[in-house]
Amino acid sequence: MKIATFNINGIKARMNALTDWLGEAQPDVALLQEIKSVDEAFPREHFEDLGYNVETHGQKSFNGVAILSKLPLEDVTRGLPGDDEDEQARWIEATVTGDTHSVRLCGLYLPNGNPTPGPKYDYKLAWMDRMFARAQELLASEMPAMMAGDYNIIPQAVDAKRPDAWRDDALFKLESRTAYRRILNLGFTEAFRTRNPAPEQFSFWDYQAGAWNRNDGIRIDHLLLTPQAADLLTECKIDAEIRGREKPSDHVPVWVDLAA
DNA sequence: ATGGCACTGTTTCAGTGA
Repeated sequence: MKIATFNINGIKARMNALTDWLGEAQPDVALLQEIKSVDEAFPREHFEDLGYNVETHGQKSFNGVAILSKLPLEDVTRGLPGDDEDEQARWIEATVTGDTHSVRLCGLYLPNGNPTPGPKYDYKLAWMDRMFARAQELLASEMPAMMAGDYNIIPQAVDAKRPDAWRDDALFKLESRTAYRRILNLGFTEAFRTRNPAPEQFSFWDYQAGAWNRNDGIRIDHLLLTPQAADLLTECKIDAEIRGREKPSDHVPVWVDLAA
């Protein structure tokens, strides 16, 4: 079962790039972030025609997450629990069932948090506290589960071309990385690093300053697996090449294959 | 990070992102 995460930076602007990639990569499930669309405006029929079931959790202009799945999507929930006042669309869950296992999938768009300090950074850290609580529940369920998406977290210096440039940024500040590590340390497996120890492997390159051409990137899109899901992990890769195409997102897909 | 870009909105620049 091939499951990908992809921050598309706007569904309207990414129709061609996303459609091309789906055709080539043939993921069973694609967790999308930054659809920047309300649910009613999401071009669901286009993806249904490609054989995908579509579930969205959108909002106007910003944020927004979605799941495309060739397998049926069951028990869909929207929103990260823990704050009824939170209007930002950043979390969606569903269960998919393969030949041998059911897997709970959480698609997430973790807040950027800049500038620091300030209310946006406070929101990021508070959001991560709520995510910690949901992560505990997933582990307690003892089922194969995954939290995947744009974490807006550079876990370690090796995950940036120029870590010094990010020292005081909300993506790399010690407080951010500590909050991420606290979730990981509950017992999750970060799929990419488990299988790819080499440096200079990134999932985001800024549109500015020729970042892609200089491989001046950061690795901020992650897939965290519960132990039961980690036992099924057979592969994890970054589809970096599509960053060099026409009208790309600034992120690229990261995917896992699970023997599920 | 000196700075360079891109997306949405009902636009003609501002807010946001990373």
